[in-house]
Amino acid sequence: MVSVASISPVPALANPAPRKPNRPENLTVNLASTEEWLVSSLSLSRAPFEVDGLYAIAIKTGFVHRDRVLSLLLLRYPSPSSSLLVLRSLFSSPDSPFPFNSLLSSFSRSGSHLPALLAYSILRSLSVPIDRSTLPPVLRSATFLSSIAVGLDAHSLALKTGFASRLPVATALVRFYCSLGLPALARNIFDRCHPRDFILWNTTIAGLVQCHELEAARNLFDQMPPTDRNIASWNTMVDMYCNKLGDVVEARKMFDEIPTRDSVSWNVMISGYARMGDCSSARALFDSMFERDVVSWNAIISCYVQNGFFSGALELFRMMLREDKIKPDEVTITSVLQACTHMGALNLGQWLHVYIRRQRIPMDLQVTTALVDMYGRCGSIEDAQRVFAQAKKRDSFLCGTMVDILAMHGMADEAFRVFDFMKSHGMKPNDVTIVGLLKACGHIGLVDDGLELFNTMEEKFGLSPKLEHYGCMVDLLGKAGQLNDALELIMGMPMEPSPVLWSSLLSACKIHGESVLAEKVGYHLLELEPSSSGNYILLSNVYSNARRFEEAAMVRKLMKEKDVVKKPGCSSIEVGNQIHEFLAGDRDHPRSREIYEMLQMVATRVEQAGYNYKQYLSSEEEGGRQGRMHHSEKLALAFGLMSTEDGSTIRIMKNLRVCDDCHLFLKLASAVYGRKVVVRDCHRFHHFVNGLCSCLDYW
DNA sequence: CTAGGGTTAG
Repeated sequence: MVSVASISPVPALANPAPRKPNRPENLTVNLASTEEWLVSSLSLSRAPFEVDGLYAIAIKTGFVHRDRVLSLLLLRYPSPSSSLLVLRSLFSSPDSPFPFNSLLSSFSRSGSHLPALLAYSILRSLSVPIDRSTLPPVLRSATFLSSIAVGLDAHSLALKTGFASRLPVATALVRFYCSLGLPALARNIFDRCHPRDFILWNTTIAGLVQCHELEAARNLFDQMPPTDRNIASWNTMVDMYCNKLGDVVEARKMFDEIPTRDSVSWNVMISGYARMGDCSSARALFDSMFERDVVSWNAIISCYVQNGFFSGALELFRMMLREDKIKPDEVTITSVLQACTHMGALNLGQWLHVYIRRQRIPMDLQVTTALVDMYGRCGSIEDAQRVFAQAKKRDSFLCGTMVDILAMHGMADEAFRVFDFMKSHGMKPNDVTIVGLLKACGHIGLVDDGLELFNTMEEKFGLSPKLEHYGCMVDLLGKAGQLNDALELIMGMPMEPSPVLWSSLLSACKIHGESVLAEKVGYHLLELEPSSSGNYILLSNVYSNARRFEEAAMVRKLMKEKDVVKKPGCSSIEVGNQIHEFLAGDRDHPRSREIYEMLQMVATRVEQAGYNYKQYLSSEEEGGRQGRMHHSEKLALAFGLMSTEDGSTIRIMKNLRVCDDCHLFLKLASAVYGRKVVVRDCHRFHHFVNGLCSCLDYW
């Protein structure tokens, strides 16, 4: 069956925001590098006179207001009183009394948490009298930075001064202790505080939920005087049932009980359904909303994405643009980009990239990561690298994504370069980073590097190997022909080996013609996963490779007996704004006749170039030449050749691994037609150029 | 005080 998933027409970019006047590029660069220079100089210098000089520069350039610069200045100054001078300099009128409190609260409010805490510590060590409005912002920043020391100091000061019973202070303390996972202490503060306002009630309830004290939270909600109970209290409860208990039925009951619902209530409930995978209930609720805000749209779009309904998500996005009431924001874009990633919709992804720039949607880390991932997984590694190189900020998440997609493209050197970048910038590699690197090793056969990394990840990075890492290693060793090492690794694992590991070993056996080991592994696997078609196919292919045709037929028979249906190969290609899908041998595409004619022509030309369908006896099709000739990627290729511009790159996405036959076919076709063909299979990318593949036939 | 978003083995 062919479905032509419509993901467009993409609306024209109607109202591009006016372009900012072009700022001279080098000015930006210079200023940015001045800030970097200040930061690194401040980190290095110790002598007071040097700090004085840097301080003067920071004031002149205005960078004294930047968090990192300010924090370092406060840290570098040797005495509290000299740091006080730095703080004073932030205010334009030196004659007026120094407004500590507004300073602190403006730090805290603007997210400059570290400077806020440093300023507070300086004031404390100077014994400057502190009034009650100082404490909430400080506690806020202490909460944000999980700074136990400052929080405790603020608490003890609050007790000494009697401010602890003031509502804003008590509320801030409750929040602080809950964020540390100490609900008992928070509860203690709550119990002693009289009278209470609804903010204290709500904060405490939400804090208890956060600490998984769900019953206590519910009890408190029930005890809350009905006059204090506001919409936030209700929403917290609905959210608790949705997200902490996964009980949408109870959540819905409460939702229906809410006297007057606001948009948050609706959005909480929608995302509750989303989390449970109940897209239709989420959609029903969404459709019945009176007024949707951007969060409602984001909730429903991400619901579709997270539950695998990618074209539905794009459909909703189009609807959102068409209604033109709510402007998509960076959250919307992140979700929509993910949908593109999964569908391989590069054109739409590119359109979104332009949209981001024209609409000045903030390119935060999440958007950047989603964009890099989209380009990488849609086959345009160059664009992914460009976005990564131009990113203003990079965290280990973004770097991990970059490592992973470079690995998928078989670019191990570049992946390790990103890894070096991470280490040199103080980022801790996590599980995913290591998985990416091991994948990179596996894709080009770097056995020693992979082993080295795997064996030292624990001592070097404190990461104990997980199932995924073992999976990478089995694949790495197996593909390299070290089948016994791979087997030993599986046998010695501290955890239960998943079926995937065995099937990975089995496919390594297939590559290396190890039919004896394959037999053992294969039947073990069939016991573990009797309904997974891939294992039968794999084992049967190993047999026919070894010319043990009877046994191969037996495996096929076994598969039939168990009613296991072969998972059909499926390839898709984006042409214009549509994704065209092809299953092996199917004729449902509207232009099917032309496609098959085209394929016939391609085959003739490719055969002249040396393709011979008999070359791979192992190929799983009983259908012989015809079966293989109609593999989905060949259909997609034929369609791509006839419906895209001469010389342009053809990008194909496939759900299964490319078979040997198609691999050869695509190599030759790339040469014959002078086209770059990029194929994403379920493991990695193949870039076919001029008769060669980027995987070097190692896959 | 309450709601929406980023990477993971074959």
